Amino acid sequence: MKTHKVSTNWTDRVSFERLEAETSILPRGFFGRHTKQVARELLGKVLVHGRTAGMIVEVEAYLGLNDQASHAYRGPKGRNRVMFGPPGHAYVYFIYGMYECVNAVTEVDGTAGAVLIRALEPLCGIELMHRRRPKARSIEDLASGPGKLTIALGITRRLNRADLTAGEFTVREWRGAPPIQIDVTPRIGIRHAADWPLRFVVRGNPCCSKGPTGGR
DNA sequence: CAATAGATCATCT
DNA sequence: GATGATCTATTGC
Repeated sequence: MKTHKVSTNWTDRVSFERLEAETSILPRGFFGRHTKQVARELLGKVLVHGRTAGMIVEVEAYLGLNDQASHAYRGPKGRNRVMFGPPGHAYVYFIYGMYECVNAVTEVDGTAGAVLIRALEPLCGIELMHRRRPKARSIEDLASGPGKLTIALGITRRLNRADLTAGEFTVREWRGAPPIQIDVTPRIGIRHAADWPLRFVVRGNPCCSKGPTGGR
């Protein structure tokens, strides 16, 4: 008997066990550098939460007091304080009454900076991601945007300020990973400093976000 | 394909 | 009271 429906293959690209065995957690020193440099180098790394994980394929750099698009622009107060704190922690904020976005805090303690993780290529825990985002029609759609990936990985404000260098919420790198081809563009969805080239994507990766009008 | 509206709330004016 | 580091469904070509 033939089925009428073509179904996507939601199986993992790699087992969680192999991912753990073949990657190392990024140390705090990785994050405690200039935000732009950290952003570029986060491409190709792996964001892990619990038993779900994906390769980072799209990021944006948000600077400190000189970047009008950054939450840190008006100085340390309220939710943005974590951006001025020690590097290697998560900054998770709630936006548009519905979504959460996750950043990695950069720069040395006392200086503001963060990298917004905008898209992942799912690697493991894919069935769980699909259960969390049942509307996704393909693996490429599961985590192809800042609001999508937090849902897929189960990241909420509960993880704001979490230490990304230990525990079950980490950023990892493949040992001996090959270099990545990077495209640079303006950041998406902002009004101020809208032409600054601070968005970085893995060239040609199908999991990157589509942007407001479907293009890039 | 492109454009637009609606959802829904923390934060700021 | 308005805006926002978004996503989805719907409408229109």
